[in-house]
Amino acid sequence: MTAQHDRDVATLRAFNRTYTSRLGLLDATYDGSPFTLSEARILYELANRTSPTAAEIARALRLDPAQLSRTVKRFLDRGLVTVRENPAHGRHQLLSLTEEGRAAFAALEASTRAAVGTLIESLAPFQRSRLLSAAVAINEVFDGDEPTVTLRGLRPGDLGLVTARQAILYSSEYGWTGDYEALVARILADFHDAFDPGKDDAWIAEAGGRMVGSVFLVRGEEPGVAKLRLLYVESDARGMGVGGQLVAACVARARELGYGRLELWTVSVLTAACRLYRRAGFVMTRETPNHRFGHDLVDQIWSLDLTP
Amino acid sequence: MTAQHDRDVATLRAFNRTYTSRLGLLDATYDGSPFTLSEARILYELANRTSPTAAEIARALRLDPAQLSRTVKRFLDRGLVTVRENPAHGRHQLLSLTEEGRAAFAALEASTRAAVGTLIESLAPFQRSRLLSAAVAINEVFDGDEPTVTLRGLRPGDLGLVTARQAILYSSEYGWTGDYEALVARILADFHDAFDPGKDDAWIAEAGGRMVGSVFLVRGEEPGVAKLRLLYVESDARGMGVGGQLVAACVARARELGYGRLELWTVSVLTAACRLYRRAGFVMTRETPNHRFGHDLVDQIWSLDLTP
DNA sequence: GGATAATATTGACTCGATCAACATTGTTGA
DNA sequence: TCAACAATGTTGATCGAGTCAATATTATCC
Repeated sequence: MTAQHDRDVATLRAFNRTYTSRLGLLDATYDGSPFTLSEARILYELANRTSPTAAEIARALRLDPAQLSRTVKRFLDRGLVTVRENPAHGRHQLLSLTEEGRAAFAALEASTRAAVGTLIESLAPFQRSRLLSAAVAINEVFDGDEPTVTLRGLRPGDLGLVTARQAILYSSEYGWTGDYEALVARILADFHDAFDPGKDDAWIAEAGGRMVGSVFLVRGEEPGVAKLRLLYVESDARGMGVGGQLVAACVARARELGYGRLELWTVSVLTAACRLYRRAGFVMTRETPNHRFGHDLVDQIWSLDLTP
Repeated sequence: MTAQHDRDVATLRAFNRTYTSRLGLLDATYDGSPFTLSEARILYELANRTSPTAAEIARALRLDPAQLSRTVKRFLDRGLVTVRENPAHGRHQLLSLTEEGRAAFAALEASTRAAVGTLIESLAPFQRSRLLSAAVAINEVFDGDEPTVTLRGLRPGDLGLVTARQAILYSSEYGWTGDYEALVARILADFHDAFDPGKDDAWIAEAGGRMVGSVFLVRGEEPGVAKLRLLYVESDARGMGVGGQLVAACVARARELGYGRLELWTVSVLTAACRLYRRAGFVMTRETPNHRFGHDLVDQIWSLDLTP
């Protein structure tokens, strides 16, 4: 815990140092620009808002009103902005770019884009895709909304990814052997090959562009009985309601497809999953000790009556 | 291409703006710090180098020598550093922290770490892990060495991840259906269940902490004949020699295990792979048209004689 | 031994960052 | 309605950041 925390802090600080020395100058201060970084940021806000007040921009950029006042004055002297009073609010001064201001902004944008483009193209494809997906992630962490969980159907790669994530999860948390991974792979291959849209279904839970959970609805051997299989939730996505949403989707669809009962197999150590099943109305119907995946486990069968 | 490029530029610029306004102040400028960000960076370099010269630090931080000279003078006034001449080089002035300087640095480090720690702990686990892996990626892109390709054996999750990556690769590049994914899942489940360390093997190629390719060595039906299976290389890792290394490892191991011949199945559209096989000495022995994965393909069998 | 390069300092100037003081305008509540 | 309060905006003051030019000193390369 604390060792991991220290490593995380060191990682983030190293990132910060790298960024400060190599990328901080990236935005908008190409050589020969008539604008400083701060001026460029203010210009950006002026161009991307409709008649903002100075205070509005100061809040957005976390700048001192004093500094902004002086920068705006310089922009006025350079003929880049105009100021007019808000008729509805005499104290507010509405700022807007002049024609010259818009032209200067367009020139700045063009050369900034070119500079960033040059940087991107100087990277090998491998490094480029790493940088870009990292940039997206950081943007969403700090600038995005709360990550919302969405459910979707299967896409290419999902069978494998579900296999991989479950194998990693249960191997690291419970020490299960590779037998489990092979079992999941086979279950999913069978699921695909025998797929019947009138009887089977699957859901992938996503948050922040990443898979964070899954569940599969599969017809059972007996008619009228479906199975809920391979429910899992990423450990860092717990507490976001992922499991509940997945179980609910699966139960609703089973009912919709006319099944009379929904069954599932699990093992007793997966206590979080058991809680979910109980909350969804499942009842444990059978328990049998078993040796699987390198451990002594207690298999459990849970069942949910779907008849009205 | 250009649309993608424009999106990439926009992504990176958005990241830069986010960073400037939310994270830029993160390192070392907690409220009440006796050091500015620039001073803190210089102090860091002073503490982490042995008797540096001012010029050395200026180069590392890309600072103006003039600015550094004045900062060092302030540090001298505050009793944080001492200067002594380099006996071997009269023009060089060796800088080092005094006891007070080291104490000030330690205090600064402690509060910076605490500030970063607070930031990290304010994030939900999901966001935290996203941020940290993104930070690692960006560090390695800009600060790391050239990403080197390493081969390793199988770990939990690899069977699934190989399935997923191949499915995504061939579905996006050639439009293959999910049948291919199910086939790979089944092949890998079989591989695991029938694994014999004296006859089978597998390699995962990694670069930058990510899987970038794989290959499997599997015993064939006839004795003395092995199969090379499921070779793939990530599209953004091409040109790094991944495929060549994987094929070489597989061929060498097949020879080591006493196989007399190595065979492989592929399809003609995978031209990059075919080039690799030809370069490794494989010869195409049979070609048969076939309809698989939603497309008309030409199956190919390639063979490599391993007898001396 | 003289040209050249690297190191370090100083002057000059502008902008960034912050704090305090203050004027102006709109809103709130007794 | 009027005083208290909050928000907006400006100005002064001060220090550091960043940049450029000029200069002194020392080592190194032909």
